[in-house]
Amino acid sequence: MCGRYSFAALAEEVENRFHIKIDGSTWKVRYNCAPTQELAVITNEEPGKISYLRWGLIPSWAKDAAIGNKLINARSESAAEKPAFKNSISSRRCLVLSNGFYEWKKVGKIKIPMFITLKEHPLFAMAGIWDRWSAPGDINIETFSILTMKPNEIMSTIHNRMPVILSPSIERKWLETSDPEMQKKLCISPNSSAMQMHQVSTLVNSPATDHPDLIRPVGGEQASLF
DNA sequence: CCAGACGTTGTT
DNA sequence: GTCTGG
DNA sequence: CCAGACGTTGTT
DNA sequence: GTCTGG
Repeated sequence: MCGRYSFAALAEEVENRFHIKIDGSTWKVRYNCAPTQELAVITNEEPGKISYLRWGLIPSWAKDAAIGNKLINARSESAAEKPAFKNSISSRRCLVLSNGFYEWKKVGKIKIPMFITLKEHPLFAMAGIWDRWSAPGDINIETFSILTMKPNEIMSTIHNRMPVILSPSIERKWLETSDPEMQKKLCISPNSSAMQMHQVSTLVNSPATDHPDLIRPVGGEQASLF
């Protein structure tokens, strides 16, 4: 699964990497992107810029926004058939921008946060879908969900799902294709050999923290010295 | 027909 | 235990 | 994902 | 909105 990630980069790097224009005055580096927050994505509707959408998809027909708390992920294998996701995947897709994501590895009763990155790509995009919900009072809320898939070998050592990470060459296609078969073909896992992970501090557990230290490697043994 | 759900993950 | 909020 | 709350009435 | 269950 993917329930927390980082998007730490310079605005200029993001502009060059994703071929977009950024208003630098609003740029924020983020190390602890969490559900319900407004986070940076590129939508099919406005692919030339960053849009800030709330993480946790609220379907357009929802009566209660609370459903969004549960819909932070969508299974890539079945999203096209699910009432909550089918409209979104067919007409509203997005790129969820990241430099790495967190997964908690269970060891007995304790959970150890790990940070996963791509060796060759300091920045990448996860496959996302989004929707627009009219809140009472004529306010539109735009929300998104991150697609998941079966883990590759390295990810299976800590979890039984992983986010869909798009290779740079198919990012544009993900935004453009409404064909379900094509979409499934785009959801390919990067090779284990292209990924790396390391243990990080449990400071990341609290969504209120946001600091470069969150993605810094820590040693399991070292931590216990203090 | 109407009512009610609509989801994922992980754990058992 | 389960839901909400970040 | 994890952390933190989980309730009501009436009064300030 | 659309599907499932009764």
